[in-house]
Amino acid sequence: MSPRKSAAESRRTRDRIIDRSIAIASVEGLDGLTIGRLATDLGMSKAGVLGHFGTKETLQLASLDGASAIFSRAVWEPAAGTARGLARLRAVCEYWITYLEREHGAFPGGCFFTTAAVEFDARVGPIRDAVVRRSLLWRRRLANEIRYAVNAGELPPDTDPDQLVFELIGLYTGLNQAIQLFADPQAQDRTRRALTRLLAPAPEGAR
Amino acid sequence: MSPRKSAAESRRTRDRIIDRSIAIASVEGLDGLTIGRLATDLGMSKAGVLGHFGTKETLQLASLDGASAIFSRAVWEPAAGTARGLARLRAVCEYWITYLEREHGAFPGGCFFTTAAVEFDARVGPIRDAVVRRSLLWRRRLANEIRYAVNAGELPPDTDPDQLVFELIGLYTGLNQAIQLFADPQAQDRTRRALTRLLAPAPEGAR
DNA sequence: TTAACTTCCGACCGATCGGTTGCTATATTT
DNA sequence: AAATATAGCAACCGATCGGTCGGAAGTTAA
Repeated sequence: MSPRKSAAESRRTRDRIIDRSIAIASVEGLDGLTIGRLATDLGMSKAGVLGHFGTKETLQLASLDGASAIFSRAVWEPAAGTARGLARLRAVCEYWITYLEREHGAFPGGCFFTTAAVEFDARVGPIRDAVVRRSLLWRRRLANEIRYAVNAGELPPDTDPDQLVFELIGLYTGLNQAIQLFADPQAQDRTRRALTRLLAPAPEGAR
Repeated sequence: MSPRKSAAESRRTRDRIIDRSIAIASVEGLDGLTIGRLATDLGMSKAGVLGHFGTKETLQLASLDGASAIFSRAVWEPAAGTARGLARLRAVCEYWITYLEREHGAFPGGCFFTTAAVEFDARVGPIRDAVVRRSLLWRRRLANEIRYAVNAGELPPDTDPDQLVFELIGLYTGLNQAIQLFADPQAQDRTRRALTRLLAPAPEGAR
């Protein structure tokens, strides 16, 4: 009807597109996301949507970026104020649970990255690469925090950071499944129970 | 070209379709599976493929059934000969690792059910229902075996079977990701390390 | 006040989607 | 041998896919 086009307006439109794109993709997958559906949802034309990105793939990558920011804001940043080491690790894990919750969670269709990772884990291309990069970044952040906690004597000195990261990732993937597939109300508690074992403090007298 | 049509021949064709369908869906997802691609791969016409099932959804459900049989044959049946309880549980877990392996695993694109579960965990409909049913069945089987092991005194008496199932599912989802997304050669060992803790026998003197 | 640029739309493109129809060739039943 | 049933094909259906194009409306820079 009436094209609006100040620079600020344009950026707001772009953000609206990405927000909606993330919401759709968290349910239908990044591939199930279609330009037509997006345009209808936003009351725009397909050309208007695509004009901001040029290509569906670019839009998908931008959505990944956007989802990344949401994850960071929901899980990492709130814990940044907590003291480094085990305390921050525990805070991160608690925010991570909230982030995955069905009602108050960040995404309507469950963790965006779990969906994207499974969707693209057997394909090749830039999207898979981007997913891998993001995942590795997160794993590295976790491992760093764990290493710090070990060095501070808060976790047992024989802790293998990568092993712990491996088990944490699995735990939270399982939590996501329990919430999304079974709507299991106990899932959060089960996760916390597993965490108390995984993040058990080192016995007194270490270091 | 030349229609073949004995009853046995027809069933073999149906099986061929399902086999290929499973292979495709394990990579592209059950939704990414298309009749046209399937027909091309099999050297058939779309109508010839669809004639066996009537509907894409029916084909998807049949593929789920087929994948279920493969899983059972790869993970459950080989362990059926082992003594019930902890021994069988450990056997199942070992076969489960093999089943997920990149080279010798059952599916080219990683665990069919992990893919399907994540793909449909935020949707409604018969496919989601079928996935949920299969998953619950597997969880129940595992829980039963755990319960048996607890009653036999092989696992600590305070073991919560559902909690252990929860952690096992997470562990193997993580293993699938580590294999598919990162091709991590240590993933199997990490899984076994986690298992030795999760399936640690009860201390002597229990029961 | 222009001139250049940008946002967005409507219309359109070839390709592909799931699915239908009419038919032929073969198997099976009678 | 005749009648019936079925597997599979070619051709086609409307819908939708990602994407292109030219122009209209509006902003920004000169």
